[in-house]
Amino acid sequence: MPDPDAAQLTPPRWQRRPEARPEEILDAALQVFGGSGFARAKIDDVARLAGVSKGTVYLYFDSKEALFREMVRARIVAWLAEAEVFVRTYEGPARDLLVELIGRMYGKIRCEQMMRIARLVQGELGQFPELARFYFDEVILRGRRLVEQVLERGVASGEFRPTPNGFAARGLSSLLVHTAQVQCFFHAFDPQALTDAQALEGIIDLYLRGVLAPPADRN
Amino acid sequence: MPDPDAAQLTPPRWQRRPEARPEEILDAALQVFGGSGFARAKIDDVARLAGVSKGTVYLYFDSKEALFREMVRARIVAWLAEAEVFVRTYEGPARDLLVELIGRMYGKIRCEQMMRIARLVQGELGQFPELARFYFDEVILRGRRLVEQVLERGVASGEFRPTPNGFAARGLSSLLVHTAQVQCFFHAFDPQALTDAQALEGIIDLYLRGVLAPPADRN
DNA sequence: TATATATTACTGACTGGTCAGTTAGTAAAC
DNA sequence: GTTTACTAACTGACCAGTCAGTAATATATA
Repeated sequence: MPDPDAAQLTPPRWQRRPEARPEEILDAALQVFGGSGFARAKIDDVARLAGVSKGTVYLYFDSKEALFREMVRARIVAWLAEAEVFVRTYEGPARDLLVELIGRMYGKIRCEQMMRIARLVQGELGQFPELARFYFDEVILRGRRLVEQVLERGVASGEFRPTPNGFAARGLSSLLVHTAQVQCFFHAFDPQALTDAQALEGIIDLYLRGVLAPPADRN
Repeated sequence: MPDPDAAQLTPPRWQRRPEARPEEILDAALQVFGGSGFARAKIDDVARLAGVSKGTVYLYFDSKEALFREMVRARIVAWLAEAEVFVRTYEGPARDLLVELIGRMYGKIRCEQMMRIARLVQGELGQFPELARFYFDEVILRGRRLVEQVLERGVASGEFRPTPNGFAARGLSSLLVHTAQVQCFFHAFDPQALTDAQALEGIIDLYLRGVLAPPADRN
């Protein structure tokens, strides 16, 4: 015979929190997908990490694939907007803006979370063509445009030289993303591993030399 | 009642070719793993593509994981040796050597096969730590050393400048690999897509500017 | 040369475990 | 008392890995 007083003292076995669930599930999904890749990840694990049962996940997301898509969408789109505002409102020499932007971008993508998403998307590109399109439009192209704006300002002011085929913007993304990946995933193996600060210094040094106008051309 | 003449004419349903099987299975494995990723790939598909039954795959490889490892090993290691010989035997200015090496490296990694392996390894890094170590030692580090040799020759001859923390070698790998990845996986989406020749030109232009010694310092 | 015997490369049906997605029922909240 | 967020047990499909059997080849024998 259950004790009514005891029942009063013990908290309910679970609570109804329909507003908070989706976010919590997305967080858990990032962890689990990021750790195991899409195919290996189990919805059960996502559910447990989010503190709900598997059925609940399916209350808020239609399928494993939908959950994956939403997760990438939700986690990536936000932070690019920040950088765009920063570039739009910056006043000062293009060179300083570029250095500052490189530092910020590296800091953002270098973190474990962002690297996990990048790896994940890379790995699943073949299976989800629409995700590939989304990633290209919302991440790669948007990032490239951001850099292009800065470079154009520098070219206009005579600080930077124009590069053939406008390759410079693509080049910076490559330097940043791939360097961050190596730093993130292989740092432990590397006998001559660099610190992140050193890597960043290297990127800035190499890239500035690559795009700065030769001294003779400067105003 | 079977006709003995007919039996003579029809080829056997299968042949015993124990020497050729492993290679054929590895080829098929590259196709299938490369297309679907490790977890999604089915041994049955590998077998069918190799023209054998699933049981045969397990005659030659212990497990799905072993097959995956062997496949990466067999397909990657070979081609780095080539480039090493090229650098060792080249005579002439370091600048020309660098340009030539960049062209060759880009050509190698740009092909579909190599990109698939790279993507695959990237995606499975988390699950196979020993594969990560192997990939770092045999691909990343070896590639970096190769570039380092060229850069050192150029610095010694006064053609190149030294870069902080020796970052330049890492930078080239990043430029090459990530540019190739974008070209390979997102080319179709890109409204301003570059040809591979243009991309290569961009890499060479940007990188040379980055590492060439300033005119005043040259001998 | 023809035939019997031994060897082994290979097949394909089967098993056991895993997991995405479902649903009937429970309990929290209003 | 009613609504609905949530649970947990269930189902069906899928697939890595196994193994008993088969057919191709090599070798021995007549």
